[in-house]
Amino acid sequence: MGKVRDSKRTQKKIIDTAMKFFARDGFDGVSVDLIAKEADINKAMIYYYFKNKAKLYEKVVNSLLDEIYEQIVEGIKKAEKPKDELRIFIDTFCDFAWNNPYLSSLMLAELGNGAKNLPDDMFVGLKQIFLLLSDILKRGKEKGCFFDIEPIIIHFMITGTINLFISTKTLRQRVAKEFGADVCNDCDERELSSYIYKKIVKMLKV
Amino acid sequence: MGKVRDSKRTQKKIIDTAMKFFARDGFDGVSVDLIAKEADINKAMIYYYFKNKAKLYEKVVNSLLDEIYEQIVEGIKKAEKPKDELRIFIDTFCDFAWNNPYLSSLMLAELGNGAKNLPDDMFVGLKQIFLLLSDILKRGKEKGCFFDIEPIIIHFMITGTINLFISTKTLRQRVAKEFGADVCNDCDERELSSYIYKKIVKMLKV
DNA sequence: ATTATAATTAACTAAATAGTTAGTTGGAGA
DNA sequence: TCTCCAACTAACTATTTAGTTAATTATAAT
Repeated sequence: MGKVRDSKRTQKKIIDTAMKFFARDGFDGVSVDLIAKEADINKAMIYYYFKNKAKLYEKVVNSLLDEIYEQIVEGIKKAEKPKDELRIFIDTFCDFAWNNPYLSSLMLAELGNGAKNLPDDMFVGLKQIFLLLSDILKRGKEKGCFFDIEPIIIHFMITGTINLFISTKTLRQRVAKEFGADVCNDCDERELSSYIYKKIVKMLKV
Repeated sequence: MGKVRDSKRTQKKIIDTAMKFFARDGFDGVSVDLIAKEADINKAMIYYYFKNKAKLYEKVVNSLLDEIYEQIVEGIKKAEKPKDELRIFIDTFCDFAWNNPYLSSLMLAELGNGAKNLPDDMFVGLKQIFLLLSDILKRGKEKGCFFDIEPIIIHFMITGTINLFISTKTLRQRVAKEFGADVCNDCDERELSSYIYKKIVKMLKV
């Protein structure tokens, strides 16, 4: 029976369930009752651990943003040239988003509405990832391997493309099925990130 | 006084108001009561003209997608080479999104959640725009001016970047203010579309 | 002027919602 | 074994929600 008390496990169950439903239905599209029911915990536990729905959402998004940020930082350490850093940035972002598909939905949702009700440290999370890429591009420019750079646009080109590709998976399957259009349904994450890297590098050449 | 009866005007008021709030708060984030109040009409009129909330949302998104599709098709007629068509596609999309900022939010929201509850003709609207670009790229490939093309990825690169740039306007202002980062806040729509066009063409060269 | 009907309204319902509260239980340490 | 507190529960509240209904107007055509 699940009568064992384990606050860490309870909190994890809440966060994992919330992540799943917030990604699919958005902040307003999910009820706290549903999260509690699906996580198989008492609703009051959500208020006990997270104070309110907004704070739970914040926690969910932050834990994703922190994790991906850490992974990219860790990966970049091994790189020598700016091009390698860029490659790792794209690969890591793609890999993480691929294996945590909720991230893409949540990022698009947040950016899409202009992050209207974004709490401060979520803002920081998004900004950190941007500054990471921004620095890579700047170093590349100084070393003469990247040219004519608008960091924020390049950032949207990379992360936006990956997020859209991942979050439209079922949509793309439907387009392929009903219209026979080629929408890269057999692409795996490696092919996606390779293609984007190749194209971005070409785009940044002299 | 506004006691004059005018069904067209009433419907327009409803659609315009709904567009504004759906874009800002998402489908689930807006109540029908609020739309009615802000549009200054009786709530029952919404059900009278649009049947239910979902159908109103559908109408709102469709009217935007149809309009931009028509504008692009119209523009492309004047083009001769695939490169001109691409230029017009990007310019028109950018121009329309710039002047109808609700489009970007709504597209990101729809694509972000995998268009889970997308009605059929909204699906058609999104698909049509993609096929338009897809055809341009295909023609360019046949004529030997575009190479190594994955249409759906290029599509996300163009439209995703534009949508994100536009819908993050206030967010970017905040980043600039608080961190002095360069996030293209003084870019106008012309500069944005020129930069994207220039970069995409370079990316598609041999 | 009468009629028919399209446009509009106020008041309503039933269900769902975020958040609260007062009380209960399991288990670690004394 | 007792105590105490963190972990947990059931039942509740007040509000908001999508959608309905029956009655009322304005207006265009006869």
